[in-house]
Amino acid sequence: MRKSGEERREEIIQAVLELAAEQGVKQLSTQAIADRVGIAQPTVFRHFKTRDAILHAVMETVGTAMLAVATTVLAGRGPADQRLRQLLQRQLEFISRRRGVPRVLFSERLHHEDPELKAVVRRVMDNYTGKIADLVAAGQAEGRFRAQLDPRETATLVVALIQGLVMRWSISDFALDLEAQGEAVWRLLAPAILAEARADPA
Amino acid sequence: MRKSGEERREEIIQAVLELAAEQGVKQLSTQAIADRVGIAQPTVFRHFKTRDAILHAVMETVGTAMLAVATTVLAGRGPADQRLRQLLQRQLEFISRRRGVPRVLFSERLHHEDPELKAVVRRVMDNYTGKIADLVAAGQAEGRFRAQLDPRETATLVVALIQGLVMRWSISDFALDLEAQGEAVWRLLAPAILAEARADPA
DNA sequence: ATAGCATGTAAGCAATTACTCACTTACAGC
DNA sequence: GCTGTAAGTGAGTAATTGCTTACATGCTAT
Repeated sequence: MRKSGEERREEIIQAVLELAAEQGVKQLSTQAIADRVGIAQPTVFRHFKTRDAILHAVMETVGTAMLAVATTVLAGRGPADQRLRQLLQRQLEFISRRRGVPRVLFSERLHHEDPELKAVVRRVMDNYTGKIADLVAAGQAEGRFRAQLDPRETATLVVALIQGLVMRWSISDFALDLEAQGEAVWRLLAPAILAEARADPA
Repeated sequence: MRKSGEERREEIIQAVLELAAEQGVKQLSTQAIADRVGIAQPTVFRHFKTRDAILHAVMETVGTAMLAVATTVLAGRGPADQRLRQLLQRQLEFISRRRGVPRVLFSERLHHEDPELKAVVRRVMDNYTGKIADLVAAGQAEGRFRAQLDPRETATLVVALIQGLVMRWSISDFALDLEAQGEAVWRLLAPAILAEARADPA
């Protein structure tokens, strides 16, 4: 069964995410990837020059997909608080359907071997944080968010909060209901962010 | 140079944390550990039956130390909001002085190989979350914290927030000023948690 | 002093790792 | 059909992994 290079590359990336979700990063050998795809191990190197190049491509793919989700939500025209809430929810749903993502993302094994790889992750994170900061600023301009908030600082903490939840979810072997955490997050964040209406911000 | 088993065990644990801080988890081979300690590689196995046992001991040591910090602060007699704020700060300071901790803690490589190891981490996290939940409940009893808060839920999110920050700190190669984040966290949390006084909760 | 035991080591094990090489086979364009 | 290119492979490499074995040595209690 012969396939185009483009197709195989995509298959390999998907295989990595599947393997990461199922067995963690430890079993991410080129042999395991090849077995999953259904090709011989050397064939993997036809499509990626090195093992790190595979992980690089995986990170790029995931990062692009995550940013796409954010961009879609942020492009909406509703009030900032609604969009922020929606963004949180959508992001949690997105990740909860892709268990391989945190496994790859939080794996120090991957980060540390290749500084370039880590740079990819940082770039995505910074980009993402920037989008939320813009949203916070927009909310302030609308008069819906507290004026005292520093948009950048607030965005950083919101992203950290989500990351922490995803980590806990991963460490709990996905036992935590990640999607359900969106409600809880909003319960905590609403009085911290919204300009008024401390009581029942549902 | 001959040392007691107890001494060597402690040296090995410290070596693991140092190596993790410097080079990430990838280089945590028994050979690297032995080199750092200054003994032959097989000697490592005199003191720990398996490699996983080493990591197990490291986790236990770190977890115990972290919980000790929390216990000390929580045993204080000040108002709950002061104690919470102090706990956040002390915890961030504690971790920022031990760079190996997040490297080991967030390393999926370590978690996934040994379910027992992961259980240790979970136990520490749950224990820690419980302590914060108690503190939140105490704050409510004092009338300083918002009565609507669910202590357990709030504690989970606070812990997640810290974890997320520590992750970002680790991914940024410790470029982030972790200790300084305490202020920012409190700026966000204060209006979310405190019962009144939205303006300037410094 | 010496017996017993814990600490130490050199040498080597099997397994796994990423990766290479020489070679074959499928397919698209002529 | 023929040909060039890209996909695919079996066999093998050097390096590293955690761990074992057989043996040496220092410390302590008698």
